[in-house]
Amino acid sequence: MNRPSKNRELESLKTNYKSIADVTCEKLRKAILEGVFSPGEQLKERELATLMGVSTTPIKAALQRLGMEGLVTSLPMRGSFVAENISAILTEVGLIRAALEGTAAYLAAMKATDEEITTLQGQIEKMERCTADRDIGRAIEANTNFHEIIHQISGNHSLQQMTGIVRQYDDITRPQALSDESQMVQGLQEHKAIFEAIKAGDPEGADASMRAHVLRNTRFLKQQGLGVGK
Amino acid sequence: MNRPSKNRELESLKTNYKSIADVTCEKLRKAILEGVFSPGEQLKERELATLMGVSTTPIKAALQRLGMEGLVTSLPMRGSFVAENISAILTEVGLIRAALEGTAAYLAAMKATDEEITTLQGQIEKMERCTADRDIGRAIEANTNFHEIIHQISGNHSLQQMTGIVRQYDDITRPQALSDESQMVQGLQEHKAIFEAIKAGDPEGADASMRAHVLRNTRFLKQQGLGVGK
DNA sequence: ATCTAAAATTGGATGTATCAGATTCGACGT
DNA sequence: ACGTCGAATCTGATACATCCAATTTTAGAT
Repeated sequence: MNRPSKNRELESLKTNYKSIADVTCEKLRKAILEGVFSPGEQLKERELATLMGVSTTPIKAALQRLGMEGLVTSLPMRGSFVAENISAILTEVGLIRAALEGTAAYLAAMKATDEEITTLQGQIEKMERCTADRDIGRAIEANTNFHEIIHQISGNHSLQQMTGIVRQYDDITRPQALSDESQMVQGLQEHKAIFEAIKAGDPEGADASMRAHVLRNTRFLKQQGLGVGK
Repeated sequence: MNRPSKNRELESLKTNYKSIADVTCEKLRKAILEGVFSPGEQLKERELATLMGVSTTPIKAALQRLGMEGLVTSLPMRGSFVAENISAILTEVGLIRAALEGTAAYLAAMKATDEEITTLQGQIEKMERCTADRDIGRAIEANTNFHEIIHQISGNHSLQQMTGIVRQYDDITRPQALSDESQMVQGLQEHKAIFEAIKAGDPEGADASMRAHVLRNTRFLKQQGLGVGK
């Protein structure tokens, strides 16, 4: 295979391929967050494999990923265990996302070009229309795009990978986050503040606005009681 | 196997077991950072397996971890590729560490008990002695312990996991970071500032001090030219 | 009843064969 | 010479058997 010369070219080569390990990981994460497995419960590879109708190979890959997210604790030769406090995990993940997304906004404010700012402005306008139309589906998509573009502007590949780890939680919780109209409106205001800071070339402002946005969202979700026994 | 009731108990159960996958991952990371594999070069599982004398199973696990770190980009069915710009990766990882360690310091400042503060003070005193004695080996160990204790105080398990991902880079670069005596002294001053902020119960101060510390270190290492072709 | 050592069990780790997706190459028709 | 299509090849993904580490259970001695 010829060697792609840029990470961005690699990105463009990405297919929509979703492996059994990917699907398994998503199902396990969802099951843990929904309380199918209790806090502290042991997760045995062979048992999970039988339960999910796959071999232990994708189970191992899935547990490794969930381990990096903090949702599972694995000990060599001893087994994997569900985190003790799922609600706390969601709050922890919110803090991590705030830190990582804040860093992305900081970098974006430092290096955004006029063209990139125009693209971001387009997303803001899309979100304004979605909010006015109360179109939650499109709002979710525009919301995701807004955050994604900031990461692209930041140009920090490792940051994007790391944020991708915790983004799963965002994708799971975002529909609920936007189901409350006042939260939706507030989210839009916060996105505008982030955008203005990036446009103004204000890294500290962009960082602070993004963190405040993610943290407000995290508090709202905690208050809504997302997680075990939902 | 009886189910451990707390994550901390799980931590205490940890053995020193190091799997073939663990060793393989460390060797691969080191080889990439030292320029054995060129930026953009394709990493083929079967080839690496033969080269390293193992099966593809631990190679897969290693590539998955390196992928989460941003050091490798993997495409399903297409292969894995070394990141294009290793020097940039180290800088990126520094930014991520600053954000994550800053968050840990923030949380530690919010919740540290008198006993925990005393433990941290003990580490500061150890570092003072190491610096005075110019004992780099013990300084490295005390440095690692200082950061580790802050994470334990923060009580954020996911944050600890995520920081653990990027900590590999810190463990690789720290000897060089502390080889310069003025950097060692400066590092101690910065640790003192972090400690004072945690002791004072000043979350913002602890966050800012920690970030400044990690970022100063990142800039120094970049200036030293760590990475490809070293 | 208690202690110790060996055996059995549990559960993760690895090797290897095979499957599956994507790309490259060669044959054939125009 | 060029385009198309199928075969071959490349490379990751998965299934499954086996290995290995750690824990639990059992048997025997005291």
